[in-house]
Amino acid sequence: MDVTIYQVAERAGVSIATVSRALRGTGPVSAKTREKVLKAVQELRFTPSRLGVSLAEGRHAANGIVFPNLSGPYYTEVLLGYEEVASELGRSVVILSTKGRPNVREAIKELAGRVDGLVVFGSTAPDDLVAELVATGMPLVFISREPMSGADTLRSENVESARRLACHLQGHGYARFAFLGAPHQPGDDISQRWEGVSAVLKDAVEPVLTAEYTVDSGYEAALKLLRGRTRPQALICSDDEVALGALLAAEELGLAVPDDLAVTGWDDIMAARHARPALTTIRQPMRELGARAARALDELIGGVRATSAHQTLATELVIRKSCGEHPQEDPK
Amino acid sequence: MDVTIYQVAERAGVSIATVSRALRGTGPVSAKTREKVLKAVQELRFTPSRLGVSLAEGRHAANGIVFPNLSGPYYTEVLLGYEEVASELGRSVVILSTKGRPNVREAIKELAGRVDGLVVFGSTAPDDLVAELVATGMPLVFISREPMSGADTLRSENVESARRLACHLQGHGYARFAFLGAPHQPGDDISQRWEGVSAVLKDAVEPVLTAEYTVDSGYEAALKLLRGRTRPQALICSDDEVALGALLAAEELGLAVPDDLAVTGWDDIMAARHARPALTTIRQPMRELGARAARALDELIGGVRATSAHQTLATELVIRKSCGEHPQEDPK
DNA sequence: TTGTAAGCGTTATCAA
DNA sequence: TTGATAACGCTTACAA
Repeated sequence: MDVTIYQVAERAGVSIATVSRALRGTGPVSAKTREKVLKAVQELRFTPSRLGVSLAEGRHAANGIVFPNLSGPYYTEVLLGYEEVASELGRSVVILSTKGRPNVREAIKELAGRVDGLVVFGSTAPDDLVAELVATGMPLVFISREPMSGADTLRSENVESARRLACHLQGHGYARFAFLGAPHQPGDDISQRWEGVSAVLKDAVEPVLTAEYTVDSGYEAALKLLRGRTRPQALICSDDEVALGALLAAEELGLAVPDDLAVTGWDDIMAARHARPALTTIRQPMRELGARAARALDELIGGVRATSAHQTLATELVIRKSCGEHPQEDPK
Repeated sequence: MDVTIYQVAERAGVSIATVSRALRGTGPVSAKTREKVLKAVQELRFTPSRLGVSLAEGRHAANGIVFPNLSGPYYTEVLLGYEEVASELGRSVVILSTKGRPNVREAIKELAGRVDGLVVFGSTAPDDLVAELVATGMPLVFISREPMSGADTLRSENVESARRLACHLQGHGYARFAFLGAPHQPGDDISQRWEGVSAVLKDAVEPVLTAEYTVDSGYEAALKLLRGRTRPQALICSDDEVALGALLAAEELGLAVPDDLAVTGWDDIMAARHARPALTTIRQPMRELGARAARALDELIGGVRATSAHQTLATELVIRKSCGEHPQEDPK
């Protein structure tokens, strides 16, 4: 159906080898011959079949990325950075969302079969699958997973950021805290955030679980918590979406933020800036995470590096209104 | 490097044809033979090469999607719906973002070479490229582009929604309007929104251009506009991000929304709900758009349909606080 | 400078 | 029920 290299060769009156050479610039071709080939290519609107090229070259020229889901700004921002750099490097991006999928293992393996390397968010692949992938020699970059051998890992700093945030809140004079959106899985970002927060706040902070890390879950859990007997003075939320849910709950209960209750988030998604009060949060470089993942993967695929690398990116405490008054900011 | 069907065949003591049959269940295989084959497959950890399979089957089992950029919730929500359905249908998703890319044509063609069909956001592909793609017979679904033959199109309703919104604002008693984020391209969503709004509001509404449809652009343009001599009473923004920018500008100028100025958005992204005042907006079914695109594409690829289909999805006017007081809602 | 032919890893037809 | 073998569309030694 599609035009093949044979048809081009025939039309140009040369062999397919010559067509290939003329098109890729590999090997010598006389100006005259090149002319003929190019002409035939134009007339026939020939585009080499990706499948044929890949099979012969032994590479896909494509990267995969596996994330739990695409809803919420965090993963999409990372994806944005990833796609941008991957395409600069001449590689297509194949995506896979595991959320709500019955056969994650199969899906990840299937994906692995169509790409030269994979970026995987820590929470999406079970340990044994990870081991299996590593064993195949597939280039792998994990985001927000504990460093391991045989694959790169990459994440934003959490523990120290959490400490800074906790100290800042202590500076406001709060004494009773809750950490909304407590960790479910050891080793992930949330766990590290809790680790840092609880190291500073000790028994003054209580972990509170949410069903998921979403606005709705945050709302539900906050509602329940804030109706309770001993309301905390500050709510440290495990991410911005949970915090937005908490803000909604506070409003519904008639609690003024930050006067009656301080609230903080994590990530600095777009809505954090536009919420009222604007959310104090810890900004993590989401796009940069994606961009670096793409570059790391490229190195792995290219075989530039022998050993695996483990990067941690710096974050920034973004102080806005939701954590309390900052007199120095309002000189009036 | 990887295990091939030949090695499996050898180990099982059968031919590659038999291995293929045993694995795919096509053609008869004795129980005994199947046993042997499966055993060899297990031991060797054989997975059929995607490239080999695709080449032989003549299909990629993958879909592409082309969007202008991945920042901002609109495209990612559509992508979410698309990926979900595509993967249900057994197709991988290859993404391509055209933003900031020098060679869009090449990139789209390259993408077309790795997939069985393409979803394209209207604004990303120039007309002649579209014609070229259609000519190749590639299954194509356009989102928010004028209906055409040779491809499906799909979009959310705009004109009538815009009318409803304009009427609602008139009901508030406003008389001077601005449409912030005026259209740049004929035929796109923004153009249709402007069409509906201006049909109702006539000379009472003035179109105001923004550089892009982003928070920053909206902020810049709104700042300039609101500082002007004759400030409008209501700002109808072409999408939520522009509206969020306008909200920021109003705040900076000390204008109370909605008392001094009404503001509305479009799309109903997450931040619209959390902004204060919460944004009155028109919700469009972004995920559904993606989901339908995936299904339409699947029909096209499967050859189920002869003619091309053109769908328009219904929207919903979401009235919140930013457009003015609604006494009936606050019975107190 | 050009052509022949051997892969690359499958599927599927046709005999046996 | 099984096995040869011809596609599928390209790249790239190796010869000429």
